[in-house]
Amino acid sequence: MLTKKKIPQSTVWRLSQYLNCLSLLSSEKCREISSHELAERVGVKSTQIRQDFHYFGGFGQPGCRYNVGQLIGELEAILGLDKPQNMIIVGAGNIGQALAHYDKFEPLGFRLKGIFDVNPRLFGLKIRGVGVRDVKELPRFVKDHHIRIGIITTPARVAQSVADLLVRIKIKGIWNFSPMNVTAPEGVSMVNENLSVGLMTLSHKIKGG
Amino acid sequence: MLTKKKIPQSTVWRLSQYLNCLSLLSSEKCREISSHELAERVGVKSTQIRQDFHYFGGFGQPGCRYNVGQLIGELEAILGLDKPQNMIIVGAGNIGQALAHYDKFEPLGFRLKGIFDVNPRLFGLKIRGVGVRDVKELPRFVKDHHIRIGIITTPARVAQSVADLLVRIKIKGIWNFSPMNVTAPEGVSMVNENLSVGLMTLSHKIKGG
DNA sequence: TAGATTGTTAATCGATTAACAATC
DNA sequence: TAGATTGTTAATCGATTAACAATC
Repeated sequence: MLTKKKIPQSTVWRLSQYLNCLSLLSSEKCREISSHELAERVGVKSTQIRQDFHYFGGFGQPGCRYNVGQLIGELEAILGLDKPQNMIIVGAGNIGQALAHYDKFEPLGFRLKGIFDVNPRLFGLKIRGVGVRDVKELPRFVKDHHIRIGIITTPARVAQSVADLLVRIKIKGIWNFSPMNVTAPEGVSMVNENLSVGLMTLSHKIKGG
Repeated sequence: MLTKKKIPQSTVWRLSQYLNCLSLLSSEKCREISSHELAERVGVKSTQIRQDFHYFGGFGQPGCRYNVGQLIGELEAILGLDKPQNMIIVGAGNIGQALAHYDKFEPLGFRLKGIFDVNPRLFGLKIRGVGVRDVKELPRFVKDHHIRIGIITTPARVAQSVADLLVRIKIKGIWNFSPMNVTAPEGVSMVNENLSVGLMTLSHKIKGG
């Protein structure tokens, strides 16, 4: 485990693809897999997989295929899925509600604890057992419930100020869905997920290239 | 315009960021901008911007700053936003409905024409004036309404078969939100948007690195 | 003209792929 | 042992950054 070699962003992205694929294989009672087989399934080169694993010291032994269960464990640990993480959503509009409904985060260990908004008409609304609360309660709530991740689904014009608030109350990571790039200081992780970018990328591809 | 030099994916991604920023500037009556100012705002190096533009032959003249309006026009053309494109959504669940409600696609020229599902209880439901229809009507609808883009928001297990159907009926691009990587043959553009990947990436970042 | 700025080539940096020794 | 497979280094490829000539 010589994690100190600066992992490319693209490697982290692929690790989550590998994990997806391996989880499926595991549910089909597959116990072992070679880098070649996994590569085939995920659509990358086998040497890419071995190199990706190599950043973490490698997870197998020469001559033997990888153990699926062990691999899943290693990848989960790397991606921080080995222990549960509490999340909140700020902004109970369409995107916020859809993410609250989404049931693929929970099995990965991400637990939604609260949803916040400024619109009183939404207070009390429950989505999968999680209530919408007044954003004024947010700082207190984050402290009391050990919230590590904040998801921003507010309009663009307030996104940065929400992020600033989340930073102040010591949230660890921010996942921003507002159509405005948001920044956070060193020490707080940020992922900007501008939905329009995906569509524009698709549009450009269609044009031919 | 020597478009034939193989544009990096990352460049296309940044072009959409530039466009975002420029649209905002334009609405603030900003008429000209240098690569340095734009770089500052978007958070990249100015030389990166000039290189990105260089792939398309460059949009300015040495000594003069870029014209904001012209730049917007050029970027829109590159990203295929210069003429409207019709879209449908397949899968009227949470994500599908949220995307149907989302109002940032329309100003970019993307027009949602229909939503499809297999659940009869959803038929007739209207979102922003667009109705949910039986997926059986899909092939006919796509032909009649010149649909170019299909958004998949179905459960994972049917995602590939929906994609195959969309390919058969000659859709040009597919934007897949199901948590399963979907493939399409040469000639049909694909963007896979696995939501869990963003969260896992964030989780990994939080762990420290 | 002098200062600012772009376009464009070259240098650097980083990520992917190839090759192969080590191991089972 | 022979065949398969990983770990790991080196080679290749591609993208970013630096440098500077050309231009206004």
